[in-house]
Amino acid sequence: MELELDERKLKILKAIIQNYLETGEPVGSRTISKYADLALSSATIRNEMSDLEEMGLIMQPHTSAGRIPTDKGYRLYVDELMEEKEREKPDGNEMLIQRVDRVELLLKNLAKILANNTNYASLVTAPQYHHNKLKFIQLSKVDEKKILAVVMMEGNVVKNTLINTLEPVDEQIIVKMNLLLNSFLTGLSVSEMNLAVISKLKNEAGEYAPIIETVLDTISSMITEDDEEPQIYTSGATNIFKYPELSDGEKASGLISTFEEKSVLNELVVKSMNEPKQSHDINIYIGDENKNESMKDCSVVTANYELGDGMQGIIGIVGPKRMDYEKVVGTLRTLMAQLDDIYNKS
Amino acid sequence: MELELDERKLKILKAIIQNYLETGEPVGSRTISKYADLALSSATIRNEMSDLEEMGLIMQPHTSAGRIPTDKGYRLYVDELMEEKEREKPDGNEMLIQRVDRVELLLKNLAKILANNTNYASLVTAPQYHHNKLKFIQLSKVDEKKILAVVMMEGNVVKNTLINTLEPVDEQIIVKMNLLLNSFLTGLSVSEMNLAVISKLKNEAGEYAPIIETVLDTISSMITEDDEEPQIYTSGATNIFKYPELSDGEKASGLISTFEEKSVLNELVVKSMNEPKQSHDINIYIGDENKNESMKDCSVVTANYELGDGMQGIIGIVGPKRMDYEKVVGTLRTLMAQLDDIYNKS
DNA sequence: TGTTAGCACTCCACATATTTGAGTGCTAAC
DNA sequence: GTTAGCACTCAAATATGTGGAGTGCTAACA
Repeated sequence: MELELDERKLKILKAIIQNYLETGEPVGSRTISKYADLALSSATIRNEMSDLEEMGLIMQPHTSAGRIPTDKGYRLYVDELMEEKEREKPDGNEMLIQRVDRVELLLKNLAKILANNTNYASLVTAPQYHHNKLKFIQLSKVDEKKILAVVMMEGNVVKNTLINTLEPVDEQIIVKMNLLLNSFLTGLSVSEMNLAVISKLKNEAGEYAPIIETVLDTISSMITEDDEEPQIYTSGATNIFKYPELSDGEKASGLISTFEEKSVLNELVVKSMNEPKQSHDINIYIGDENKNESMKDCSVVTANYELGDGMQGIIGIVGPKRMDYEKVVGTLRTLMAQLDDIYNKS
Repeated sequence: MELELDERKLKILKAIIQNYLETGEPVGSRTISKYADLALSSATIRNEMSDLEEMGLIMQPHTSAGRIPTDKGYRLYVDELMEEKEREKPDGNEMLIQRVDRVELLLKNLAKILANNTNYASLVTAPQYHHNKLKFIQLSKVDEKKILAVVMMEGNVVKNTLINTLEPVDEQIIVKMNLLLNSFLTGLSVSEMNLAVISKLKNEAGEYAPIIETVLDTISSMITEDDEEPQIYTSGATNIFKYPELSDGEKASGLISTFEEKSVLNELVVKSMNEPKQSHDINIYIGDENKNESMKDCSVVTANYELGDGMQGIIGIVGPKRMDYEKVVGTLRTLMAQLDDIYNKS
C-alpha cells in the first residue's frame, strides 16, 4: 500500500511541527483537532498521525505520548512548508550594523547581534583572503636579524609577522625591498602571485633574492593559513543552556568545547562553503546531517556573506533542532541584505 | 568558654580537608579515626569535630552527614596547613614552555598548558604595557585620508590601528612624521611620554602638529586601554563540567558566560594586581572572597608574571573550592620559575 | 580529666508501590 | 471517510518503606 502525502497530511504535519517548535512538548491529537482551519476530530487526526509516523516524518518518544518531528520531518518542513516571515527592508536608522574601518570588528559585532537576536549560539568566520587583493606591504627593521612584516589587504584587514633572517639586513635593503614588493605585488590577489610574478621579482631583487624568498614564504603563509588557528568569532555559546534538550551535562559540555575549539568549528562550517548553494545561499543542517558528533542534536543554519572584492565567509547559528527556523532565516536574510547595502551597493 | 585551636584539632582539620579534597564526599568521624598518626576513637574525633564546627571551620550539609570544610576552613588550610609539593626545578628539556618571538603566542600557550595540567579553567591577561617601552612606530599611508599606525613594544607585541585624518596627508609628511615620532618616542615607556616630550614633539612638527596630535591620541589609546575589550586568553573553560558541584545548569551557565565575557574576567582579576602581594606573589580567593557572583562556588588562584622590561600580567586558574591547592600552587610556581629563567636571567 | 564504648536518633539515598492523566489504537456506529 | 467511545499504556508525580552512614549524648573507664 502506497502512502500519499496529500494536502491534509501536510497541513497536519505543519501544525504539529509549529506547535512543537513553540512548546517543546510532544503534540497530541486533541491539540491539533482544535486547529481552526481543519475541522476534524481527534480520532481522525490520530489516523493521519499514524500514517505520518509510518512515513517517518514524526515519532513518539514513547507509546502514549504525543508526536514530535523526526529529522526527516524537519527537513520537509524547512524545504517545503515553512513560510519566511516577510521582513521589512532595512530602513535608515533601523540598520543593525554599520560600516566600520576594520572588518574584524564588524564581524565580531555581527556575531554578537545575531546571538542576541536569536537566542542561539552564533559564529562568523573571518573572510577567506584568497581572492582578496593586497593593499600594501610594509617591512620594518626590528633589530639585527628581525624584520616585522605588516600586510594590509582590501577591507583593511591587517596582519603582521616577525621574520627572522639568517644574516643581518641593512636598513637600506629594507627600503629597497619595500619598494620592490609593493610595486610588484600591490593590487594582486594571493592566487595571482604565481611563479611568473615571483621569479620576475627575484630577478629584480638581484643579490637580495634569498631574503626576498624568505619574506615571500612568510607572507604567503601569513595570508593563506591563518597563522595559528582559523579565525572564527563566536558569541552566545551559553545560549544553549536555555534549551533543556541541550543543556544536560554531557551534551552541553561537548557543545561548549566545540565552540572553544575554533579548529573544529571551522571544519563544521567549511563544508558549507563548498556545497552547491541552495535557496538564496542559506543552508540548513538538521541533527544527523551535521558531521560533528556534538552537533547531532542541533540544527545549524549558515549563510555566505560577501563583503566585496571577493572577501567572503560564513555566518551561522547553532541551536536546538526545535529552532525557530523562520525567524533565524529571516534574521540572516536581513543581515545579509544590510551587508550588501553597505559593501556592495555604495 | 574559649575554644583553643590546639595541635590535635589542626591535625584533624587537615585530615578532614585533605580527605574531602580527594573524595568530594563529606567526611565522617570513623574515616578520620582510621588515620594512622593520631590514634583516636571515632567518638573522640566527633567531640573534636563538634568543636571545629563551632569554630566555623567545618560544617555539615545536613544532620547525620559527615563534615565538609567551610570557606574559613579552606582559608586556614591554604594559609597554614597546606604543604607545597616540592617541585623539581626546571631542567633542560623538561621545560613546559619555550621562548617565542610573539608574547601573545607564549601566553596563549601558557593558558593551554595550565588548563591541561590542572584540569581547571585557566586565564592569562595580556601584559600591561604601562611600564613597557616603545620599540618603534611605523605610519603608512593607506589612502587619501587614512593612515595605518603600527606600534611595536618591547617583547615584540604588535598593535595596529587605522587613523582617519581630517585632511589628505601627503606621503612626504608621513615619512617625516615617522622620523620624528621614532626619534622622540622610541625607548620611552608610555608613562614617560609626558607633556614635556609631547609639546617638544609638536613644536618640532611645526605645521603638521594637528596631525601629530591625532596620531598621538590614537597611539596612546591604543597602548593603554586595549582597544575594544581587555585581552585575556582563556583555556579549558569546559573543565568545570568535570566537577559536579559546578556543572549543574545554572552555575555552569554563569561560569561559562563569565569566561566568554572577557571584560568581567578582567575585573575579577585586576584587583589581584593592586593587592599587597603575599606568599611569593600567589593569591588565593576562596568562594565568597570572590566579588563576582558566578564565582561564589569557586576558588581562584592567581600569580603575577613578569616578562622583563616591566611587562607584567596575571595568570590564574578557576576551579571548585574543593581544589588541589597544593598542586595548583606548585604548577604555578614552576611555570613562574620557568618564565623567570627564560626572560629575566638570560 | 580526657578517652572511649554503646545506644538512640536523624535524615539522606534508594527502592518500591500507587495514583494520575495525557494520549494512543481499535472498534463499531453514523 | 469520519467520529464517539472505550480499554489500554506509560511517564511523571506522589507516597511509603527500608538501610545505612553518621551524629550527639551518656555512662563507664584509666
